[in-house]
Amino acid sequence: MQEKNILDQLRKNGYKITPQRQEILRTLQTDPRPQSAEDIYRKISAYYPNISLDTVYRNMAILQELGIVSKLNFQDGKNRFEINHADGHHHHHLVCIKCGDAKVVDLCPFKSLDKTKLAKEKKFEILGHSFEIFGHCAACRDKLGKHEI
Amino acid sequence: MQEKNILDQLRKNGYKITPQRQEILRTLQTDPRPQSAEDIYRKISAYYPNISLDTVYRNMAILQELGIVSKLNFQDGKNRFEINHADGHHHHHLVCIKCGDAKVVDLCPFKSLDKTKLAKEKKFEILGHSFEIFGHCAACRDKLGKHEI
DNA sequence: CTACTTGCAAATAATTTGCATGCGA
DNA sequence: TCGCATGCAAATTATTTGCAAGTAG
Repeated sequence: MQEKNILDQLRKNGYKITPQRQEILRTLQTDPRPQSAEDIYRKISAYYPNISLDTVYRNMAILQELGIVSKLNFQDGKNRFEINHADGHHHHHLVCIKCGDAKVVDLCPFKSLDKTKLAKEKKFEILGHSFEIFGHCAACRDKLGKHEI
Repeated sequence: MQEKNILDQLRKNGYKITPQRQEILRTLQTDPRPQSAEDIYRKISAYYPNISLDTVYRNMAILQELGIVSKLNFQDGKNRFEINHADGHHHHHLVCIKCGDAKVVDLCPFKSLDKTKLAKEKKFEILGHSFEIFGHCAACRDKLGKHEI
């Protein structure tokens, strides 16, 4: 998903290219890690004051609708967003349930599934999927061993 | 995960067998579909007045901690719970993003992954995973075709 | 008895929405 | 100009927590 394509896609769908929207996209492109609405809002606020958290939320909804970003759920009460690749290639994450850190796993177990067969069998139009692996990262595992229960 | 084992497991961990707790377990066992805390609360309230939503939440946390239930996220803002099988066998879901209905898919793409290798490579202790397939169920697909945008 | 539990009410936290104004195309 | 966008503030929703009273073991 390149800069240019995204803007065109927005225009094509009747959305305008506002500075806020551009900053949000830039933030998503600059940092490939999954970011919460709050994260995005805070980063942009640091240098660009004319943005509100509401705007971030509203834009994430639009971007997700257009398939420009993916919404991820790390089970900690807040959603995170990540920009999609233009070629459809995507990865998943190893999410630490202690510190929230997410490591990329460059594979997708969904790929090996026979989607067509499944869709037909279950009479279901498959549009997307979520897959996260939960556990402890090395740092938190060490900490747990030393201090906790 | 059978009735008896669950109660023993609770006792073993210092938890008491309260009527509320038993009703929650009964509700989870009676209806195998993923249910929200509110769903569980409402069902029990219908015939057993001495239960509060707080109690349901508190118990779901405990049951999840003990591995008796799984917490599922259907991207609609509320978590759902499902009782686990004793043999560790589990399934995933085709979740309709229109009506929220969840169809069981009796397979797990996570099984084919080399967890040991992945854990070693990423220095990560794998504890669990989430996997949901999103899309439209037959009913909603029809409705969409007829009435929507 | 006594520690775990519960119900109630109040507090959080994330996300959403109404509305008047602002601005991109 | 005109309709999409934004900021602000208020509202909503799911979930959590403090506390005093209740109860299982």
